[in-house]
Amino acid sequence: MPTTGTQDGKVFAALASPVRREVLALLRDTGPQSVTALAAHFAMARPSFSEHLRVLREAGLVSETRSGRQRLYRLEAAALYEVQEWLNPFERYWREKLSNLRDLLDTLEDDEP
Amino acid sequence: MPTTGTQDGKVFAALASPVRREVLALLRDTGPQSVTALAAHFAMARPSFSEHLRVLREAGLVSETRSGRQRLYRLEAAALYEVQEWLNPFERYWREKLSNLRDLLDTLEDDEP
DNA sequence: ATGACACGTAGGAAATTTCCTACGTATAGT
DNA sequence: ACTATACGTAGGAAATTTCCTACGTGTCAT
Repeated sequence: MPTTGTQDGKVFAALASPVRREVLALLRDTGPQSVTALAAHFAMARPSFSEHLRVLREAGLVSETRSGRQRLYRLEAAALYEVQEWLNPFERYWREKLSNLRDLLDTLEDDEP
Repeated sequence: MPTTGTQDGKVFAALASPVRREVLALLRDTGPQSVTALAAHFAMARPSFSEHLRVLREAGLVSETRSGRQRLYRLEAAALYEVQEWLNPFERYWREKLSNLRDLLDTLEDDEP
């Protein structure tokens, strides 16, 4: 059952860039934004920034709606579900690891002053 | 509080490649494996595959232990916790989206034959 | 010691990504 | 109509990634 977006791993590729991850966080925290408003957070020529938006768009992570002469970008969080789904089967393994660590810390607390 | 691994976004960059995501899934499902055993799943020269392992290693996603003339690679799932942490603040947004979709489907079920 | 096996490293070609400076298009305001 | 604003596209340089073919190192088996 396809979640909605592009079935391949474009989402993972899109998340590889710190800039693009930050854009998603901005859209999450402040709602839909124009390109100029978003670009203001990054030291980068605007066309370069537009390219990042294109990658996010093609991954289904954002959508654009035109409003007058500006385009509002909106977070499409559903596309992130692909990542969560991929991550899920790993959860029990890092949980083991973390609880092992906690046990170790508890042991140290008890044995050493 | 650093989780353990490399603080920057190397984990995200490592996950950008389908090959590397598959390696992690293999290690998760079948336990620690030698390089040759892992490489058998991919149509790629072995040195190329070694490079992928290096990226995973430097991201803290796998560890290697030498055993005789082979090296066993092991999943270090704790490094994936960085991804889960990044993902968490987005969860409520895709949940909204998915439940909106469910509401819509329910509505259609009720109204249309 | 000698040969086979399991790997990594070196060096490089080809593709991709990331960034830039023009330049083009569409809308808004005068 | 004319200008300014908001963006994208074109084309290209530089860096990075991805893959290759040698080749080197350490380990095991004889």
